[in-house]
Amino acid sequence: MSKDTRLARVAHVLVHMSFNEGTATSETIAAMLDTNPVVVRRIMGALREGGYVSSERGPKGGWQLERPLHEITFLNIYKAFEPGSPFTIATSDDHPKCAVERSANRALSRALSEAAARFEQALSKITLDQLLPGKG
Amino acid sequence: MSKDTRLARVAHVLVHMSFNEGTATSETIAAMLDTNPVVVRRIMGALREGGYVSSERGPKGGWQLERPLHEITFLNIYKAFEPGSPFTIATSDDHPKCAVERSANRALSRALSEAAARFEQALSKITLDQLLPGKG
DNA sequence: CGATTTTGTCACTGTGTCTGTTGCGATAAC
DNA sequence: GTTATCGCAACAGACACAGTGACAAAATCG
Repeated sequence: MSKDTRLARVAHVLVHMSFNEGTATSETIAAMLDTNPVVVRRIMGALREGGYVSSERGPKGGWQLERPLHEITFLNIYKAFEPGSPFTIATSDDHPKCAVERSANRALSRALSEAAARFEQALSKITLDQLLPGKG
Repeated sequence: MSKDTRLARVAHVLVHMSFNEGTATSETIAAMLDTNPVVVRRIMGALREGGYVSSERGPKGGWQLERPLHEITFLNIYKAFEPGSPFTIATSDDHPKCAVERSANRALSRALSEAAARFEQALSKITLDQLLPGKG
């Protein structure tokens, strides 16, 4: 299944942006990630909605960090992407009236919810400043 | 992302099979799941490897439960499918030598592992007999 | 104003996995 | 030998992120 690597990539980028103090263009960031400026704009655009970065158009434009690293968690980034379930596993709704299927779905949903809660809890404890060299 | 509904579907099927005591053909099971016999064979084939069901060819053939419901957990079924990571989220390995990327990957991997462990722990507590009507 | 830089956005293709389907071979009962 | 059934290969479909090209919008600078 194709994997979503946006969280790891954007975390990487934001830390590097904090080094350079100033604006970074999509082109520059794309070079850092071995990818395309459009991909960068898509990813960074989601973060802008959350107020973590801002963008300016035109010459001298680009992307800028709006918050210090210690105020941004992996959970913040994760939520900014408005993800659906982070799981490849899902319930099946072929027979909504079948008591057995409903039980099975209920049990599976509970397991998925518990795991998702654990995931978000773990993400909430990771701040970007923890990724600075010499801290991890 | 396309979702994997095999766990929920096969749990559903196994419980129904326990009602009927005897063999069920792929055709019959497919009708129960609103799907195709080939899909059923693919899913059930994985379970056969784990010894949870057996199959017979020819007339009077079909699928049969090999273990009582209380001896089969969701975790057993899940593992039978030899899944990779159950997450749509993954680390990014564009710059293996970058200390920041490595930190980010390490942090993310830890969060994913914790969540996966929680998921499997939850699945291990669900036995198929808990899905019987009047028990869930 | 006009040229240049840069983001914003659309449209399309590529990729990987589960699902759905068809076709055919293998096996067992009768 | 006919029939029922699994086994398996091959292919198309759906879906979500990644990658790419094209062009519009906006801001700077001369």
